[in-house]
Amino acid sequence: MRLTRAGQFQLVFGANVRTAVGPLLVWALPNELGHPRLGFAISRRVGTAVARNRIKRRLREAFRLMQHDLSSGYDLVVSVRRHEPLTLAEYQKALFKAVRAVDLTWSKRLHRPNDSGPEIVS
RNA sequence: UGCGUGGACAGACGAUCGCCGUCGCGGGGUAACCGGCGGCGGAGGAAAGUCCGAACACCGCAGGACACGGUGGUGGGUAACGCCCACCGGCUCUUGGUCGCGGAGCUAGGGAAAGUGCCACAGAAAACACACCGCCGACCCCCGGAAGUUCUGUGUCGUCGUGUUUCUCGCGGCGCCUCAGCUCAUUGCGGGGAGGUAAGGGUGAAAUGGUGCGGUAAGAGCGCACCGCUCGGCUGGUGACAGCCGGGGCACGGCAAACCCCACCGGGUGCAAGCGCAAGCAGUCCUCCACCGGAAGUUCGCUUUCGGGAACCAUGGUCCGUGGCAUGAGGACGGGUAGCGUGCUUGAGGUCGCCGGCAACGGCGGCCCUAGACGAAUGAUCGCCGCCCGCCGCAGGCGGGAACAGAAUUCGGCUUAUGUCCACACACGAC
RNA sequence: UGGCCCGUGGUGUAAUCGGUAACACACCUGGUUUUGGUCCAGGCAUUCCAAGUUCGAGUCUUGGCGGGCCAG
Repeated sequence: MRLTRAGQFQLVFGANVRTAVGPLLVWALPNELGHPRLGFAISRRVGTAVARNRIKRRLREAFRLMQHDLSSGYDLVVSVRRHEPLTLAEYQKALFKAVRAVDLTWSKRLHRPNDSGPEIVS
């Protein structure tokens, strides 16, 4: 599932929960769909169109292979620093570590009643 | 092998899991819609750079002049082009050398007697052709002045005559020579001037046509031959231009990718153009019917309407021209939305055959349909085969590698990046 | 998608109309000083790259590369 609307991106960025793993920079926001959604924010500074497409495809493949293993529904936005494209397995490891990190952050946040946090979108 | 030209491909096949589009099937729901199965299609030769040209769309039809920008041999191709083809001119190369009407390569290649500007350093001089050095100084003027000429004198010698018988010696005439003086000069010579020259002057990227012979005081197209230049004519060619004939001794340095002149071309903005639907919001301020004429009404203040029209506004440089002038137009500020459809892929389209053309390309006929995404799809894994590299216990095995690069309205080019393969050409004549 | 601008030593800037690439700081070498600093002398450029025009290019023309900015 893809994030397609500017508003959805703005909500994820607005939640301001992010983590950096290797060359990846991942924002996350829980949703109530029961499955995760993915979006990319990869600027032209990362490389040529070929390099950007290669990175996006490998990340998308990594997401596809492990989307059912990810704990609950999150809207993810993945940004990337300039780097040589890694292998699929490396991206899978990095993405998994990033999702576990943001999951930890969100569970902490939601269990504190004072910190209401941003409302969850459906 | 190298260089050049032209062309082809962009690993192949299968399985599984996905993504985008489209078609079909059936399911749930009143509907909007939701999820499912199957078939088919899914990056490029450069999709890139955005350097040109167009299509298409809109902008108060786009007409003229100027400005601005672009192009620049000729002919053709094309929808068009700054692109392509052929040809012309120029330059370079062509086995050791020279030449050639042959071959190969390069060529932004209109105009320098329309005007302006620049040409550093060096060099006498850098654009008007003179000045300078040098050469000459024939003809003309001035100065010096030898040989020479005339005359006179002197001396020696020779010869003739004569005095003395002869020698010697003396006297006179003539000839030649020496020296001196004078005269005549200037034709040799030297110096100077007036003047004649542009042959020469180490430089420079470039120096007032080149080479040779004659000629001259020295020289010079001063004369001649050949080459070059230029003017005119004829012939060939659609043309750029070429060839031939004749005239002119020759006036014309280079740079226009310096300003410029000439010819031709160019309205502007760009698919986020534009059209439609849905949703949503909030409006405020400023400027503009001077004036003239006709008609109607009139409470005689004026109002309405028709036509013209200054200023103003628009026509995104300026002027003219054109258009607009009140339920309207233009401008400034503010508010809202950024969802969907369409444009959007059948097109100056590919491909095969025949015909026309040197070619670029065109005509006719048959066949084919070949991505349409929008926070933006075209992917991953495995097996096997093919290619390249390395290693090994070499009919094989193991490991690794496979370029440049990703559609965004669509075409035609150009340029740049880049892996592999194929075809053709790289030659000839004379001395 | 369209448009504009800029590339000169390590850094920041110059270079008139095309004629020897200049200045400051930094850095390096040597000297002065017991040493360091100061000071003195010297050095440090393929003008982003490649072609072209020209006798001659940082400057002019064309193509490329890199960087920055703007509009919807």
